[in-house]
Amino acid sequence: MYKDTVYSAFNLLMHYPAPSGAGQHPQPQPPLHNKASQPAHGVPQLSPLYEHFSSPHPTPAPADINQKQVHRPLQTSDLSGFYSLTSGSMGQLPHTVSWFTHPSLMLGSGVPGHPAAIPHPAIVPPSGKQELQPYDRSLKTQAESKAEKEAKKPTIKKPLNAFMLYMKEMRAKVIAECTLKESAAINQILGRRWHALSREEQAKYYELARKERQLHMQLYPGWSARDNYGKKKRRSREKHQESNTDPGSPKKCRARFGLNQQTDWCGPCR
DNA sequence: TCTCCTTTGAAGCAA
DNA sequence: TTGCTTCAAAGGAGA
Repeated sequence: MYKDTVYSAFNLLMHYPAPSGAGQHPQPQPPLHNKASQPAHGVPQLSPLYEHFSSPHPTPAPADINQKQVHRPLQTSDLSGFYSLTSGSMGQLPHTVSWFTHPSLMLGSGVPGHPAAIPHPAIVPPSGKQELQPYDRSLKTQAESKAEKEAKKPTIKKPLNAFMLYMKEMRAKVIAECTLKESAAINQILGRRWHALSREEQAKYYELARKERQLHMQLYPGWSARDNYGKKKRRSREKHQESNTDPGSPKKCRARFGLNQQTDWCGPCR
């Protein structure tokens, strides 16, 4: 049942029509600084990715899929070939990108009604780690148990946006180049590199992100971003107010000074 | 062990 | 409709 849903989602993505101007789905949102350079029709060019997806060769016939289902549990390797994007299909991307390297696109457990419980990295325990240890129910009240059960419910993560996909892709490269390990510093570099990308290059990631949202919607139809609201510990409001008076990042700074995204790094943040 | 940092984008929410 | 907030990833740093 779940696998059927997954396969349907995959098939949907494999055959999902390229954006066509009057699309029924939201188009990838190019960054503000790119809006001026949007083509008249407002839709990014069909990326090579689409050609890859629409290629008949990597697309398995549904019968094949079902056959695999019968004989053994689905494995990543069954499908990764179909979604592995070579540097050729991703233009300038330096190395192979597999959709299945991204958790939200991996098959997994935690889907109601799925008996086989194929691990799905998009679904994680609230702690972010696998919790296998049972707890002593006899010591808990019913209310506590219920609350605990609720708290232990696996969390379905948000689908990654274009920039997050880009970060996942490029992080290792930046780490190697800059011998940095601190994510905050790496992300700053990645943010600047993101702005330096051409519109076409960014469009690939917007397209990937759009597909990811589509797949996420197929896999978790009832899911909403509000489900995860408040699950992370929030920063204190004072912290936020403090950061508002001290723009420490281009985004905050741009927001504060009302700058266009194209302005990139403003004076105070440089 | 937990939270912050840091980025952009999507989505939620209050006014 | 607008503007603010939260959460996605990542891993080191500090409390």
